[in-house]
Amino acid sequence: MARPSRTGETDATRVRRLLRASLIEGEIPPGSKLRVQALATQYGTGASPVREALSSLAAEGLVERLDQRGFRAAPVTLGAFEELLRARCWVEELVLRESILAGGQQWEEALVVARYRLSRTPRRADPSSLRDDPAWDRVHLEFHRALTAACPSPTMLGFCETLRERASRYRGVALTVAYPTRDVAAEHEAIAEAALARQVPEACRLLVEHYQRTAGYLRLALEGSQSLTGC
Amino acid sequence: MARPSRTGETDATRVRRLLRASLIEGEIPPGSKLRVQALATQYGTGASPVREALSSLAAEGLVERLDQRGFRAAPVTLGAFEELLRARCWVEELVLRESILAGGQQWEEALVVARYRLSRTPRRADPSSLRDDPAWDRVHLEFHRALTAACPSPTMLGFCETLRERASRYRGVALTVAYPTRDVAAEHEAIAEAALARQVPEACRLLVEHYQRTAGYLRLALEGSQSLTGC
DNA sequence: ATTTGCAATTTAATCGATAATATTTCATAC
DNA sequence: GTATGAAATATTATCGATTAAATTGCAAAT
Repeated sequence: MARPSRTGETDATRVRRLLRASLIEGEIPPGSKLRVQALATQYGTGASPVREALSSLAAEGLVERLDQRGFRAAPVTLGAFEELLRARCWVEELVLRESILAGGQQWEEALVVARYRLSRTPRRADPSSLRDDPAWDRVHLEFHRALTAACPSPTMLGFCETLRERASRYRGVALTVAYPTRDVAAEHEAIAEAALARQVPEACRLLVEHYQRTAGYLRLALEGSQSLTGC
Repeated sequence: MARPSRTGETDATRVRRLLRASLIEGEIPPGSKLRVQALATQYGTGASPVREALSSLAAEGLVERLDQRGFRAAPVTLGAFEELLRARCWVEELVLRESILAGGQQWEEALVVARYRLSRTPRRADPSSLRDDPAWDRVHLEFHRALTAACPSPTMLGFCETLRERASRYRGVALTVAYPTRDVAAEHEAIAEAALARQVPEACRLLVEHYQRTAGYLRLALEGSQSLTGC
């Protein structure tokens, strides 16, 4: 039965999209088992679309497939996190460089807008919450995308996006500690400033430091919480 | 019916593996339609495993999914080729650098072996053939892997592998012209020499030139053959 | 000759059922 | 109390059939 959602989107594609978001956002914790029947019921469809979605997410690395034993959300480990961070710094540095070199007026203006929006959005709606406001998450993501958007290689930008998604799965795990005081807004400002001034080495240095600082806190939280095995 | 291949490999996984090889090798030409029923018959299984395999290859970029219109082998275009080449040069340069910096004795020795094997394998068994000998393809692949193997980032190495696979899909399209005389063996020798001598800039320069030279011929062939649309 | 409309055919997407496998439960022995 | 193993249960992987959509073929009209 090709039961169309009227939008042309198939069940498999829809489930893939929703599952993907749940995994990236951390709503589905790393390492947890993904039972086909349960997901089918949850998303109001059958086993086939769910299996297609899971297969596709497995190819992407968000899900692990164990032949004959089903699927589970890809587990996270401290080692994988360190490795991911290193790869991210290398790639983001490269992509930022090429973006600055290739960026024209359109890129500059989009970056200015993204920076402005980020500066105007409070990080936490409720200051007592440990979790960032979804609206801030969005503009923050858009800011980082705007920085590298002019890199003339969709392949590299796609790889960046993949790494970003993988990294975001670690955030939920690390919610156990309050982050030390740190002026993230000023870091973003400085990066944007250097990028707009076309100061390649300075911008790259600041960006990498920005990532490593964030990662440093995350690392502490991960080590403390011991919630990394996902088992 | 969980009909196991006794090896623990599921039908979906097996079909994925075989399809993947066919796509990379160029046996299935880019752009061609992939009909689920036909593939199911060909691989002696049902629609579900085939759809899972296709979904997973779509996530990887080897297959394109058009909702409600099935799957097709990802098409190739001259523009995508140029872009791929650029991304490849950037990433391979980075990975080679880190490999040289991190490589120990084991890496050196494996590289020496790979270089030796490549030097002893004739590129074409039958000199009249335009196609490279599969045995040469293998040792050539292993040589390039050995160069970068010591890079301490599985993520980056995996990305290299993905780009390599995408690139190899272009070779089959470009079989219409004979390559001009060129001493590929000497190029490989020089790269290995520089890498073993830990001359990072020199090795990277030679590797990138190696890719761009190969790509140059491929580009000519692609422009000439006009077989790029895949339609 | 090209375009338009409609029926026939093909193909895609999904469901429900089923067989094989993995996992859990629980009684029994040590 | 823990270990063992067999039955009970749950889950995975797959098939065959079914429905909806896309494509094709073909005739009539412009």
